[in-house]
Amino acid sequence: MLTNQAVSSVNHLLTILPDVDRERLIAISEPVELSFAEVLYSAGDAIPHVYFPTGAFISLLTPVSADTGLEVGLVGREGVLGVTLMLGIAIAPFQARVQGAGAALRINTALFLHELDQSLALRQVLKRYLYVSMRQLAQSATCNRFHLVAARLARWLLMTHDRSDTDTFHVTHVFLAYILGVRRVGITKAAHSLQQQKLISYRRGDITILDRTGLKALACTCYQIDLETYRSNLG
Amino acid sequence: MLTNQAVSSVNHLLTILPDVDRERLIAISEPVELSFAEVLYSAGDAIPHVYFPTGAFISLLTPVSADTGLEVGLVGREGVLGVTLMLGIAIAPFQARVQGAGAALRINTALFLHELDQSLALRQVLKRYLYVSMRQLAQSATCNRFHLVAARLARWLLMTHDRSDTDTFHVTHVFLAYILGVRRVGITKAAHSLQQQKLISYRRGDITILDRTGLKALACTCYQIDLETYRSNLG
DNA sequence: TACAGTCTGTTCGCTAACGTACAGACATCC
DNA sequence: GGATGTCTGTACGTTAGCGAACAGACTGTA
Repeated sequence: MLTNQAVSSVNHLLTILPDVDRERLIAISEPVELSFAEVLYSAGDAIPHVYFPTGAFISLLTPVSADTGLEVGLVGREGVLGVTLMLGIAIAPFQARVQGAGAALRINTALFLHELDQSLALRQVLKRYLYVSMRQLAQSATCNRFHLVAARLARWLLMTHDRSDTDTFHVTHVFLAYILGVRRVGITKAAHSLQQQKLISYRRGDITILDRTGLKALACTCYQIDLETYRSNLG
Repeated sequence: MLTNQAVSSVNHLLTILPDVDRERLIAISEPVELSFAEVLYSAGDAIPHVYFPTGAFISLLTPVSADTGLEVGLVGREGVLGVTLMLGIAIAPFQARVQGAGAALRINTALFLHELDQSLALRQVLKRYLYVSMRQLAQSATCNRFHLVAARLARWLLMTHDRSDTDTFHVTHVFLAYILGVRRVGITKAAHSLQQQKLISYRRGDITILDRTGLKALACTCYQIDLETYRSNLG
């Protein structure tokens, strides 16, 4: 229990809950370690658990074909996976794939729904998170439409870095291509360019952030807009 | 009141409410006529009213710059404008612009929130609608990323036709370009092609649907996917 | 009837991204 | 130590869409 409380302080949604509500939620949760590339569920599946990441982060993906897809959301310690349960629908709208291995608090769906019933504060926080998610979804839609691969890549690296404990994380060009919905070659070129500018370095799937400020300058404004949306609703 | 009941039967969300709940909602609503191009509110504005369109339909837009933007949603008699009030946030996430003139039931925000408190059935229906909206938002994101202008145009025409009383509606190439986030010339070419295939005809801002089946064949699958998402949750 | 405004058609060169294919570098496992 | 698989680099021609500019057609008002 003490360890649970320790890690819970790292999920921002939990930290902004009143103590009573947070402790009740933690009491029904179990700490788990999520491993890289683990698929927690696919679009259309029942949602068996809700996850509050504390160290891990999770990609929300819409598969298009076998080797094409698109990331429509990213959930780390600023958020929660399975928030659509709030809407009374236990069917996952997207595939959830662990993109950064690490810890999370896991809660059984039935227990979570029961707790949701009890806790007004929890409902309020998750409603706000859902609102933020919607706005960020719309932001992604415009980003996909208007911005160049290099800018979108820089944005994704920043978003991921924000949710990561370390400056290095594992992701190959192939998977980045899937996430951004472009060719692998497009990623290789963009990444190469970022590396030459000393903003990142990478080697066989391990990317290291060298210069956040430089990345921000190169990323599209969507990054800052998303941050501001989050801050003004859940800050 | 009798007229209100008559028109309300044309908004699908209202029709699937239990009689009691629907009548209470109608009692606090007022019928209004929305006129073409009217901006009901902009992103960041307070939401003064909720609208259940019965004949009108409304574009949800994210402005990017003065003459660029992107449609992220379309609300007609299958839906409701202002559903994010469900989430306890009275700030509009998008601009709402009347795209098809016509009737709607308008409800004052405070009255609506009070009624939401009273009616479990209303909450359930709107939760489902919110879930559908999220999935459709994500679908738009992938559509923007992968599909060609002609296919996206065909999809938009079908979606609009579904929400319209007539086969002809008013929209210029300039505005279609704004909606789809492309150049005006891109629309002119795509529309020209659809016209040559006798799927539509148009003249100075008035577009007429001639062949729905042909349009469906040309539109991307996003159209069918959206329909199926709606049907399986609110059908 | 002339004029101003709006809407559509067409043209120009340009570029980001596409699909495909192959080569080299590195890692792992027998 | 050789073989196999994975990851990154590079090259090819192709294309959808871009920005900008201008012409013609229609509409409503003076």
